[in-house]
Amino acid sequence: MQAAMAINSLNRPHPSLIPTRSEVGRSDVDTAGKAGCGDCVLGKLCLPRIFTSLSQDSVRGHLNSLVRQNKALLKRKDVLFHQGHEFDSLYVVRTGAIKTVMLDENGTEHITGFHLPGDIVGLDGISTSRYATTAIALDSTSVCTLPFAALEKVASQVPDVQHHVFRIMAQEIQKDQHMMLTLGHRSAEQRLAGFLLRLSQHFQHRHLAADSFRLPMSRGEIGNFLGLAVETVCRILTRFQKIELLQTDGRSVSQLDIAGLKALMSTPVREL
Amino acid sequence: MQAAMAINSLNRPHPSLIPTRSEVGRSDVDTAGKAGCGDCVLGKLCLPRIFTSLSQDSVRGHLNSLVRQNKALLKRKDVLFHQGHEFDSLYVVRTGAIKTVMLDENGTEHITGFHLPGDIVGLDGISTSRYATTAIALDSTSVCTLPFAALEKVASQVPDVQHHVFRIMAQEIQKDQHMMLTLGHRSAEQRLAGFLLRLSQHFQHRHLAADSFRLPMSRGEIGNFLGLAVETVCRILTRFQKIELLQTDGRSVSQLDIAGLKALMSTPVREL
DNA sequence: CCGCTAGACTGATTTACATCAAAACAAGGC
DNA sequence: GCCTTGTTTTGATGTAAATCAGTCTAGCGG
Repeated sequence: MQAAMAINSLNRPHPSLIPTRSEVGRSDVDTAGKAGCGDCVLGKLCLPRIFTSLSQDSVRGHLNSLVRQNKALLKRKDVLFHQGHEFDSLYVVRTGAIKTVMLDENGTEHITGFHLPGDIVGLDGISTSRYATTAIALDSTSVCTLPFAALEKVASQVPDVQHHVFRIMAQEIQKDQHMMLTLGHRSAEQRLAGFLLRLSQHFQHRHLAADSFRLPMSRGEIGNFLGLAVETVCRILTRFQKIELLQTDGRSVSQLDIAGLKALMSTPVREL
Repeated sequence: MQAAMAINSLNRPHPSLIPTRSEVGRSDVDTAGKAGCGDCVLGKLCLPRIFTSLSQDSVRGHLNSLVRQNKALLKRKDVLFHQGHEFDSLYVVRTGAIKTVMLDENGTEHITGFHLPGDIVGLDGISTSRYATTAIALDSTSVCTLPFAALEKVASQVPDVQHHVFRIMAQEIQKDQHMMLTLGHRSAEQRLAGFLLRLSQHFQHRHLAADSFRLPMSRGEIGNFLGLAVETVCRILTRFQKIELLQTDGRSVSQLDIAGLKALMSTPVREL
């Protein structure tokens, strides 16, 4: 609960106001986020927001209503969508944080990504029209829904939108390839350093402190995501504290030495 | 050279006929592949081919000419596109094989993918409009060029095409995420088993032998791709031979025990 | 034909992590 | 308040895979 507060100190409804339900229904109109995209704290950082700044009025109105209609509120551990369920929408994280988890053939859970405000979730569902992962809220989280069929329709009418969607998807490809590289070729220390730097960058990009923030996920989740044992994550974190690369207190990180971490990233690369 | 022959025993020009040049020029019209998509050996397995089966004649003609115009021929080690260079086209591998290599900040090479006939290369360039990788032919290889600007234009006119491009990109996302999972959570043996199975599947999908084929890449390249040392790849390969999971002779693999490899994949998963 | 290089393979040694085990702490329920 | 349950941390031990150090073979250029 306090975890949620620090992630983004945005003008968000107090936790106590958040309705409790375990899954977001598609039918019920959520009134929590009545404001249009224009008022959103994400500002320019959001995908739909870029749509609304487009020239053609018809499209703008269309999209604005498309996006506005349902803003879902999730509490910790709520599921946004399930692996294997029919794909119909993309979601933009507005506040909070979400993890996407893939259950493999053997029943093991693998975290494929953490998604912070401004990130888009659900892209993995487009190819098979079923979600390839389960999306779970790590904190109290609000998302905007982008029904994909409608998005496709608008995209086919407005080339700029189409182009933008292509770019969004290509960005995801690049991100995943970078992650492949990390997992295949970097040491535990470097993975963790890179992970922290990426988080830091994310916050900075949103005009939040880059050297001091709260981790929305547990050590175990970090380990799972980075292909490391929990113990390794802990040990490296304490090692980083000893070298003064950062300070931790539970899930909050402070005094992040960004330059130091970057140095760590560049020096000793595994030569395969 | 003989390596090229076995990869796909398709009706392809003899290696000696392949012109030698180190990079494919954009301006020179390549006459090597005059036939339209209709005659292509890839048949239904190719992306553009699906376009040409669309209903609208105007679009069909447009796309057919778009794709037909240049079919590039590459010889081993030729570069199709360079990391950092301006992105303008996607490529479909027609015959042969291509690897995509990413050079990281420290100057280390990381192979992000191997691409066999029917695969699409260049998607990583869309987001930044610069290629994120360098694509290098592993064998004598022919590709079809899909200028992206033109593709976008057609996509915005024909919803089916747009949808199809979305799916292609989403497929790449899924593939990469699966690879992340492999690199983060599976043992060396399992990585190699999975790698071989994927190759096998690819060949089977193209109506070629699933249990006997030629590897277009070296052990070193396999290791780099899978995040393993060359020595490990060799050792596991000989181990597999001892357990009768396969036979190798240089780059050719035979008597692949698909069921056995699959069993190996499912049993002992690392619990992180 | 012969040296030369690149790739494939094998063995010995080291090491970075995982695993196992257990304590300390925090948070929520009753 | 105490008890339960999950998370974080630390230490000891084991091991998979990297590294180091070669040999062997196949192509290739002279």
